Amino acid sequence: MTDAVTHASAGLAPETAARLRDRIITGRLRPGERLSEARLAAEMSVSRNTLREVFRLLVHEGLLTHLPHRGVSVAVPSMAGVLDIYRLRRLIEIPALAQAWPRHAAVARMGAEVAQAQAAQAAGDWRGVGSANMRFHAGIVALADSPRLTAFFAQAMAELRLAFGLLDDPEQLHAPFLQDNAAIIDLLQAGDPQAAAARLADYLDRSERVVMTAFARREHAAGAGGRGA
Amino acid sequence: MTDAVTHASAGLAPETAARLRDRIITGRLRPGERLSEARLAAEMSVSRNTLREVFRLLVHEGLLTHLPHRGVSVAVPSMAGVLDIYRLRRLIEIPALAQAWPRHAAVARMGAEVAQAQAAQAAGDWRGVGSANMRFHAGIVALADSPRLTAFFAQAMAELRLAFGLLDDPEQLHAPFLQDNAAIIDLLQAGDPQAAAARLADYLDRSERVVMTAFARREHAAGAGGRGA
DNA sequence: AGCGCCTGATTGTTCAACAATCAGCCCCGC
DNA sequence: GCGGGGCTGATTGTTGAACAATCAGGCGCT
Repeated sequence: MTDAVTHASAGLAPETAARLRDRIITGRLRPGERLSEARLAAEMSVSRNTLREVFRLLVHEGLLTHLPHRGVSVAVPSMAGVLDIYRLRRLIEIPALAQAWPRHAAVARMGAEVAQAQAAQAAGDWRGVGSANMRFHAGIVALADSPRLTAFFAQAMAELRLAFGLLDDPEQLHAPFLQDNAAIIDLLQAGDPQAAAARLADYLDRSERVVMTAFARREHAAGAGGRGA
Repeated sequence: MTDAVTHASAGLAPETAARLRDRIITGRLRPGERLSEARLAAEMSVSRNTLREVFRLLVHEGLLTHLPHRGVSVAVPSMAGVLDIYRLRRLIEIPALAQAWPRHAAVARMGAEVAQAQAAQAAGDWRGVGSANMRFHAGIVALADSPRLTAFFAQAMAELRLAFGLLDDPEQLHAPFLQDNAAIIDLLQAGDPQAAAARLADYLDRSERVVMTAFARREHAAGAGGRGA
């Protein structure tokens, strides 16, 4: 499992995009940081042209922002953006879950994700908990059986994760919500999607409040020099 | 109003993308047609590199498909794709309309689009009717006040329009639905978003049926040599 | 007739160059 | 002393050409 060149059967640009995406999500590249084409191209051992292609990809995913003639920088999550994404999540996840077929194939995957999240929690791997949680909610969207919606949602969640990366305390962020996921699965398998959807709505409200609170606190203390992680 | 170089303040690649998008939507480039990089680059007077950037954009929008080492072609709309998009429309448009604030700024825009569509209908400009209709439904989505959702929906509608382009009879496609739009506006302004949403749901069912019927007929007659338009 | 190889064409990637634009700075005039 | 104009250096935007990798189709060989 070397970090370099896992296996680039999909072409160099997508692989480089994945590497850069990882750097952004793990926080090695900080929001607002400017990305010089020449420097980064040399550092990642790809040509400037290929890197530009990568940039287009990640800009479209919302992880980078592009200003004409001023280059690209890592997107800085805004409170407006976080609010927008939670509005999205309500609009998409709740109906998807409410009208779900309880024996849908995605339900099994969601159960697996809950187990994986619990395992990661036991191992103290908070990043893993977050990943599993996101895949769980991607599973909810998959219940709607729309490839386009699934792709779009994954993109929005990646952007949300960017905001998570800004916050300090990943444990407090994800831990209280693991039981919600388990409860949602139970209600769904019990044949009561409406109750599951209600529980999901409640989860979204609480999750949003936690994130927004932490976000506002951080934004308030922005000039105080307290840098996260 | 020259077709060439409206004003390229946004850079050459986005402008070229717009030109190519227009060629696709208007049907000058037929679905399935292969797009040679070198030939098209010369024809549009841009470099191969820039054209590649354009390709990435339109591939992500769903208007082009890319096969490794075999180049890009105009996407061929599938029945599965059309079904997916209508599933999307139900999932997005109906809740957006149902929980709409009747005095939302987008309502005025929607009214204007209805008027514009009627004007285009009177002028026999069926492409204009289609465009206005799409902007009308984009307005419905705008009621949800989510920039991300709005962008995503616009993309899906562009893809749907690709499927419309395959069908022969644009009049039959859009004409019967103009009154639906007007009724939706009326119900919304009368303060009854629920009724408006119900009407929208009905519209979506009928619209989908018309499109799918025409689509199936065309697909059935594919080998018969009857080419459309 | 069936199979593999070779050839031509197209795509994928890189490199180097030039034009256009931006940010910061100095110099000049008031 | 202070503000404005223009210059300078750096970065991005775009182009063209080159080379490697891959695919499609035809050819000859067995």
